[in-house]
Amino acid sequence: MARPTRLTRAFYDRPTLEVCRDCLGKYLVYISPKGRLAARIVEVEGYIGENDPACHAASGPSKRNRHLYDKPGTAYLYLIYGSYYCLNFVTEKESFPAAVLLRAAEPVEGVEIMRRRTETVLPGSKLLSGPGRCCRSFGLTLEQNGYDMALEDSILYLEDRHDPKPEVEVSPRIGITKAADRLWRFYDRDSNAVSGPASFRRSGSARADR
DNA sequence: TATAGGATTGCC
DNA sequence: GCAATCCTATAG
Repeated sequence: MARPTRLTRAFYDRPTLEVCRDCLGKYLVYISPKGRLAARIVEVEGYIGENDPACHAASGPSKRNRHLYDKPGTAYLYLIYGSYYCLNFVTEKESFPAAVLLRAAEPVEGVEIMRRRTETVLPGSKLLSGPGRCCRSFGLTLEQNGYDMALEDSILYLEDRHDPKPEVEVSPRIGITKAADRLWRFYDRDSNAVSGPASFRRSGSARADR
């Protein structure tokens, strides 16, 4: 079996929707102060450029979104609703503001560390179900904002463990009001760690397809 | 300086 | 179903 390989800058330096699809089934690894954490990514969304009304760069550069304009492979984090952080992987060429939002993953290594960071009682499989939970369980904050994930010795990076490609489903992005028609959310059909109510998922939905 | 609102979560 | 919570962007 081939050993895991770190994803290099070339992985992020591509059209964002391609990166989105390819992120599914890859692993987020963080050599944290409390120990090594790893998780299999099962849900992401794309936010692409100043013409995407839902992208933080829709009104041009600002203090908050500045790292969206950094080189591909940069981590972009921000605070949402005064309570939670969200992690993005910056994509495409430098100065073009686009990123992949991490929405859900399956805990693989360091599950007890993740659990200790979480106040509410959650099933282990749901510790990373939601963008806020991903950052909380991993202990990621604005401290990691602007971090370069594509260096040889990065302590926060994506890894390919050469798993089989997951079955990918597509849907509108969650929680936004603008550009809600774009199908820029991607998730692993077979994972029970995908965020949101079951009605967001095609399979397992009690409602008939519209 | 004032204010509206958000790529969420968890409790009611 | 909705409040919590606080930073950011925008308006005055």
